[in-house]
Amino acid sequence: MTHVKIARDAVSTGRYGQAMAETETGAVSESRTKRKPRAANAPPAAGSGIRARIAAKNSDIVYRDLHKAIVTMELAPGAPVVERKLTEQYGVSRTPVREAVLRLVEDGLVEVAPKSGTFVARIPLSVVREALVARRALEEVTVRAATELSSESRIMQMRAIIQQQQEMADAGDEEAFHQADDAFHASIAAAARYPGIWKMIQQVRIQVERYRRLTLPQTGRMPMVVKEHTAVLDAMAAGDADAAVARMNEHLNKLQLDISIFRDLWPDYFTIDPALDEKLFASR
Amino acid sequence: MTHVKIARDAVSTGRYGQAMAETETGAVSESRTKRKPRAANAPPAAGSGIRARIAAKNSDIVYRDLHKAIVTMELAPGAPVVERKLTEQYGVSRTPVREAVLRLVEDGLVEVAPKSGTFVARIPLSVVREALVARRALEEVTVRAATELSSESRIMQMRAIIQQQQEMADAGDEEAFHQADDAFHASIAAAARYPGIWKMIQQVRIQVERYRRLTLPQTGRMPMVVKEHTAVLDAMAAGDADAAVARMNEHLNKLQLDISIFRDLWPDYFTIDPALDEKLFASR
DNA sequence: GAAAAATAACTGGTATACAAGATATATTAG
DNA sequence: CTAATATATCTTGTATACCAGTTATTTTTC
Repeated sequence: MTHVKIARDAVSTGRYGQAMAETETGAVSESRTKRKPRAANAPPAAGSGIRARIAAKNSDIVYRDLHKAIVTMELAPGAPVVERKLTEQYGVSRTPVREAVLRLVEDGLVEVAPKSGTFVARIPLSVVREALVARRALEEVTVRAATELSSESRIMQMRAIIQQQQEMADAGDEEAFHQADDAFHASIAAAARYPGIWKMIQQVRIQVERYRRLTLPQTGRMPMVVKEHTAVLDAMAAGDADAAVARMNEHLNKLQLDISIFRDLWPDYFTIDPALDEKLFASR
Repeated sequence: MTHVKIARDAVSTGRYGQAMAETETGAVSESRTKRKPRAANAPPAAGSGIRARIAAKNSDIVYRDLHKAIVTMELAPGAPVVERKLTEQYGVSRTPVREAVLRLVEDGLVEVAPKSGTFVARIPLSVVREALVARRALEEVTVRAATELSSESRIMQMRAIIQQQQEMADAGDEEAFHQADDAFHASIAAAARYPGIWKMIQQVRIQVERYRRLTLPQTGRMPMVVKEHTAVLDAMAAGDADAAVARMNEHLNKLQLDISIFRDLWPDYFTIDPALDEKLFASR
């Protein structure tokens, strides 16, 4: 977690204009011009699907930063997340900090105990198990659609990604390797034209990511990953959707859930599977 | 949307105790007892996976209410969602209202135009299309696992649900019918012991739900649904996972995306597919 | 009259103050 | 010394006020 204060104008925390007090305290409203209130806002036009991402809100910055810190295990599971401290670190007020924390709650990355404290969520092994299943299911339909839709240029682009990944593996750059891995799967999703499903895959990956960070460094299987990716791509290039799906499944199945990690390594980072409560399946 | 003000104690909006002003204004801090600050909070114990849902926060109430209103099309796509108005309707301040709105943004149900306005999100047909694919993929793995794990009692329970659904169909109670439909799929997820995947399925359903609400009333296919559910359950009871998956797919494929709705019926409720931007597949 | 500039009144984003519950520490009782 | 009680001080939840844009309307200009 970087201690970078969010840059703002110098007088951001200064006193606001107190000179203009006593304006519109109700009694003076008589002398106001009687302009009609503007009509109801016209909603954005039907075609304007493009959301202007001009200004990154402060809460976005805090969110992204915290998100990264948690996923990279820089903030360990169980670590306290105190709003006031973040307020100081980022130089913003509690409001944007709180928004960021609430989004992380939605992501399942932090848990709040009302009036008590907020903590980085531990990793429920059951969630990891389900996430692996869900990801396999989603990547399956994605790679199938991608095989049918991918152009020659797309295939070439993916070959380049794999090549880069090979180079990163040779260089032993774990972080860059993982980034290229991400790019490969993203490229498949792009070929399939499934931006929404890709978003879901990413969301699911996050649940596994922290588990992976703890387990993968032990087993240097980077070269294997490159081979598996190549197998997937070859099947795609050959237009064999079934084979591509099979190769992808083989690839994803390498990430197996090893329960022993719970009792052997970092028991404090995980939670055992909670009792399967029927209430979990209730509707909203 | 119900205009129910959130019940609180009578003096909720009254002035808070002003009598105790001038306490700890900094100068008096000298006379305070010099107790050491308490140590860092101990995070909840590893086994305490049970989150106490004792107090439903005000923001939760607003969120649930708005969520329902949007999904049921009571609040039409494009309708303005003004924080200040909600403040009055629910009798709470902007803070919890804002939290609720932000959660809805996360769900993709509302969109905010900074400093301009917040609106119920239109339904991108591309999202509906993807949601159908994703749901099929997730329900597939779920029904497969459920077939292998379901007990006799579970099967009986599901038969009861189908029976109830039949009765609701006969009575023509659309709402109750849909609720039973939900219960059927939830029961499958419970049998599969996939609470997380079930959550994902629900999330994906929401994206289709508004579309469904507009199209289903025209086609009275309630009896068909009951038949399809029965076919799925029969396969499950026979322990034939492949057949169960096939029946489920046939069932879900009935919900087809009809583009004509866009140009014919409520063009203002939908948005055409946005240009597939490669940026959509970027990592965080 | 039509086009351009000014402006009032809306919007969401942020900062801050207070309320209310939870918890570790200090105090007291035995 | 141990156990029960008290309390200071932490925490998040909520209310409110101000900041900073956006937009419909009015006013001005030609």
